[in-house]
Amino acid sequence: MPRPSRWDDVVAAAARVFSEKGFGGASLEDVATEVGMLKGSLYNYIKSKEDLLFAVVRPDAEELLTNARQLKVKDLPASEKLRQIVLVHVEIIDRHLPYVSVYVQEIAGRGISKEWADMDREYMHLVEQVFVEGAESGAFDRGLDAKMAARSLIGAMNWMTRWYEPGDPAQARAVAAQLSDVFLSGVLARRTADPS
Amino acid sequence: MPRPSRWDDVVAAAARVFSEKGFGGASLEDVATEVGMLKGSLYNYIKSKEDLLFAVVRPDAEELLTNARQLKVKDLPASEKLRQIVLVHVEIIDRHLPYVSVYVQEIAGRGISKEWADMDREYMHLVEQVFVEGAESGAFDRGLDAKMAARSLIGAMNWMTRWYEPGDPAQARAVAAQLSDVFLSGVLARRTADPS
Amino acid sequence: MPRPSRWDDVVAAAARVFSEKGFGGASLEDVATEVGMLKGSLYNYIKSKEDLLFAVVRPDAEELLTNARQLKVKDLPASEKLRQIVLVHVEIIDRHLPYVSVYVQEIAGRGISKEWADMDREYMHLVEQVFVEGAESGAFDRGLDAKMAARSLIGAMNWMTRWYEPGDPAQARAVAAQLSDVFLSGVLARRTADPS
Amino acid sequence: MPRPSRWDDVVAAAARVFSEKGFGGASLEDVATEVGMLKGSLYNYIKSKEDLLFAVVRPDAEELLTNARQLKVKDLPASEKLRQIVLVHVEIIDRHLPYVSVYVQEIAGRGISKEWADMDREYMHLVEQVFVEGAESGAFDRGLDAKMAARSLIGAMNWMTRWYEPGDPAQARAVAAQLSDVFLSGVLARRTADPS
DNA sequence: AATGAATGAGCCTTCATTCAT
DNA sequence: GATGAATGAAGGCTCATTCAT
Repeated sequence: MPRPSRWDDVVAAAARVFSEKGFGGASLEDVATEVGMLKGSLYNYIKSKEDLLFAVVRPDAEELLTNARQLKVKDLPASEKLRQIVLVHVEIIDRHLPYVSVYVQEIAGRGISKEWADMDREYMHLVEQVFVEGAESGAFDRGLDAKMAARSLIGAMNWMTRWYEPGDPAQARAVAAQLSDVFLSGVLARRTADPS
Repeated sequence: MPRPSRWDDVVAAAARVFSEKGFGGASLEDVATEVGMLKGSLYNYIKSKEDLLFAVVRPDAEELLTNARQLKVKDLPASEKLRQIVLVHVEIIDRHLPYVSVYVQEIAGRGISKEWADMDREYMHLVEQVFVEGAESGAFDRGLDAKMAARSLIGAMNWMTRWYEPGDPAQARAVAAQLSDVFLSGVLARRTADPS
Repeated sequence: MPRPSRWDDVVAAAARVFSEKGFGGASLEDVATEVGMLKGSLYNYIKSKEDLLFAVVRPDAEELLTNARQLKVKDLPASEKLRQIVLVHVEIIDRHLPYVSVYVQEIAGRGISKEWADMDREYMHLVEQVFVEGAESGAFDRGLDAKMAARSLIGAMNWMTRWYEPGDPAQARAVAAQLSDVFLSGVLARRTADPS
Repeated sequence: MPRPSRWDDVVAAAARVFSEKGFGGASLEDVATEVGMLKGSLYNYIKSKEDLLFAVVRPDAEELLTNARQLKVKDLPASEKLRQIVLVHVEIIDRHLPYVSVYVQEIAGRGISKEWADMDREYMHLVEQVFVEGAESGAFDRGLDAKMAARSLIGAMNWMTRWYEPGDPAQARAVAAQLSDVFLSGVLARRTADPS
């Protein structure tokens, strides 16, 4: 991974352009124009267009995965782990929307390459494990299909790349809280007032 | 034997090819090969590549919308409306995965054109209204953010295009039921065992 | 191998352009201009630039080889076989100079691919065998290094692509005769008439 | 330790790279990598890629020419002059194969520039003169086409760049001797023992 | 002398689209 | 309706060359 002066500019420009036009729909000329250089000059930084895609997408993907791995070994109730995962996922979307959009649109759930399929799978599995833990501990519903729940949660979060307007960390936290609430408690009214 | 026009073949082939390679990544030659004709011949059926995209995507989009519209005026509890919407959405995915994949990947939540943005918005709104109704009737949680809930549900369902293996209507119904359960009741264990 | 209407034009143009500018130095635009179409249109005939190179070069290479193979099994004195090989080789150069130039410049003696290396080797071997036969039959010098002789003869003939001006079959036959004479008898004056 | 300029390294690297990939097929980056510097740095030594080509090729071309010029004015029988020319030519190929390969492939017999065409022509002419002298002195066959003979000899020698494996001076001398023998005496068995 | 970066031009190839047959 | 051929416009990538540091 080269570290020349304008490397970050290049990747940031690529994230913006790819997320707006799609990887296939964007030309390297678009990216170069966004950075302020000619398309040929990009090749001082990358070896291929695909390289650039991965460079855009890798750091956040790794952060997400690292966070989920660390959470796994912590001693927390499943519901709390779930809230944490959602919080970090949503915060990354808030801070790095274009990067994550590209990941979601171009890589997640596609069979791009073994490496990325493995990352995908591992993240899915870590989320799934949270549901499994919850079910086994009795905190979550016994009949829960953990894999389905994980897929649904990830889908709901990734779908944010289609509607979320980033830039407000407070709102990100609010969204994360609501999402967690829905997945934990559902939308039905609590029978809180049930007898005592 | 009347040789019917091969319009349906063309659209089906396009759905398969677009869902596999993406709209941008697929060439009309790919589509033509899949139907068994030459790319020039496609222009006996379509006026442009984009035409073909819309042709692939429109019927299911309209079915989804029609269903949601009809449901809106029915006299059913919100939870039941929600179950119905999920069921139809999932069944369409089961029956027409390639078509829906193309819609989700290329059109949903993108600003392709006013027409499609309107359809998107209307469907979203109809789903949102179910949550609003539920909250107003007291069946759903008062503090619920209906828009967020609708977006999450749609995201979770559309994400199925990345993992669902179609062809089994029974499994489709099961998935729909589980999804509805999670969104209605959450994953937390019910305090069913409360006395009496 | 496609056979559309202008296939031969395309290959002939490529032969001219490649032989003039070299394969690497020639652009497909050059070739297209020579045929009178746009460079993109060439791809209705070929799959890649290299394809075109092989198409240019294959027919004559095969003719040369076929001729040498047929000669091998004929019952002729070695000196006559040698004259025949030279004659055919020189005639092909006379009739198809640009094609042969491309072969000599870009393919002969280079390790382009196994297929071509094999053709090269076989032709060399067939020529070498003529010298071996001659030496074994006593017609040629016993101490002759057949491989060196074959290489030298082929080199001398192929070098014609750098100087020969084609279009005169009679001159081609004359050149072939002289070449054969030199290789058979050398340039030294015969001591034939020496008695007296 | 004085660090001498790396001019020679640069030229040697260029010779290797050009002879392997061809002048057109080789990039200056290839050359730079072979020397161990970056392509921009090459411009501390050369003014253009073509410059480098000429630098690679000139010394040996001049040596060949100088040798042929000196030989011309010596008082030697034509057959001896021919042996000398062949010997020097082959020895240079043995010692400097990559350089000569580049010359043969890219320059000899092409109309690169007047300067090089003149060198070509002069060398050819000097070789031709040897055959003329031989014919006039009666040592060589009267009917000999001196130009054809010279072209054939040069072709045979230059063709060595396609097959010769350098590094063994003794073998170089052997090859030179055989080549001279073939051109002088041909391959036909001598009727030396024919008396009676 | 060397480097890293940028330039600008060109090249192979792809592709949506058109059209005569 | 279908085909083969052509078009024109990009697009990804390479590369000789320049230049400030």
